[in-house]
Amino acid sequence: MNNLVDERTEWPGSRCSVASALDVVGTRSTLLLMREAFMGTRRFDDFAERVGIGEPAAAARLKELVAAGLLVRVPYQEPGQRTRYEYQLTEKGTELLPVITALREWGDRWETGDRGPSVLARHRDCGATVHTRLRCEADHEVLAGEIELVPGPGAMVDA
Amino acid sequence: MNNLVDERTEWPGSRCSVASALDVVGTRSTLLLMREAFMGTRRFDDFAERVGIGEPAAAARLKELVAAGLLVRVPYQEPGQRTRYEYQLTEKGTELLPVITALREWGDRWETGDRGPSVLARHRDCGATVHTRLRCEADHEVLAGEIELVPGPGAMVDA
DNA sequence: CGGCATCCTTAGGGATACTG
DNA sequence: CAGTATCCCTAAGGATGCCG
Repeated sequence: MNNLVDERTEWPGSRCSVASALDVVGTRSTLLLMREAFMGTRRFDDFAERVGIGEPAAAARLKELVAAGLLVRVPYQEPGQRTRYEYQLTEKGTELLPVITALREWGDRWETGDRGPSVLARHRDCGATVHTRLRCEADHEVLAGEIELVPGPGAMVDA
Repeated sequence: MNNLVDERTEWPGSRCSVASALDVVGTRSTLLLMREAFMGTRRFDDFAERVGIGEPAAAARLKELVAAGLLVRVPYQEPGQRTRYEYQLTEKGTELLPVITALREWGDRWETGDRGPSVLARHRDCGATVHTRLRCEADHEVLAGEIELVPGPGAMVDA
């Protein structure tokens, strides 16, 4: 009888980690802000401008991302300047990279094939481009078509 | 000058395949409908119920997904019944699985840790659970923290 | 520079009722 | 079963202006 569950994930069959993730990063601008964070953006105005949203929207989304623990608002002070704040990725935020990468690869393949890829992910150690791969625990490389999704232990598809 | 680009991706720095992908699957319900499709759901009422949205919303999102080519509406006829339609994944839709998988894994790790995973992805051939992995072209396994995102050839971050 | 306050528009989505 | 029609509410987001 878990009645502490977020109301938005309470529907039968929707108590799902995909839904939970989307409660946090389920909007376009939220994911674009995270993309920007991965690209090294740290300052408020840069976020707003590079994502292409207004300051009020940027402020609201950034606040949500901080509240959810994907970003931290870190004070810093340049000599002779007053204290300012920048937004830094947390571990929780950093681990969202596979989602961004998967979206980027899908967009490259199916939506923006004519123009080249707009963002590249590089392995810092060796400089090579990074891709998302599906791999099973038996260590097979897996194609999307070879997978079936099934309810897991936390599914609660009882309605 | 390419003036055929979707208006929503026209902003400086946002002509990005992540943004293009999010133009198609940028809402919560859209991605949940795709999750359902991967779980084998085919019929309209099942989509609406299992995603937890009303029929009007389901109809609107499904129509968009069909228009975008992620699903196809396929007629079928059971003997003695009138013609009905079901929604099937296309290749374009199927290739969205890494996005869903990455979201699921992130949600499992950071949002629903106490309950078990609600959906499992299984490799059909061997039954083993499937995970998203980042891998570079030099064939290294890559952690999220070892990556830097950089603008690519189609970036247009000129503003 | 880094926001917040205000006002407005639009898109997503719930509820209900109705049709083929 | 598979939707459509209607009405209404809320959240996302643009525009403008203010403020520390």
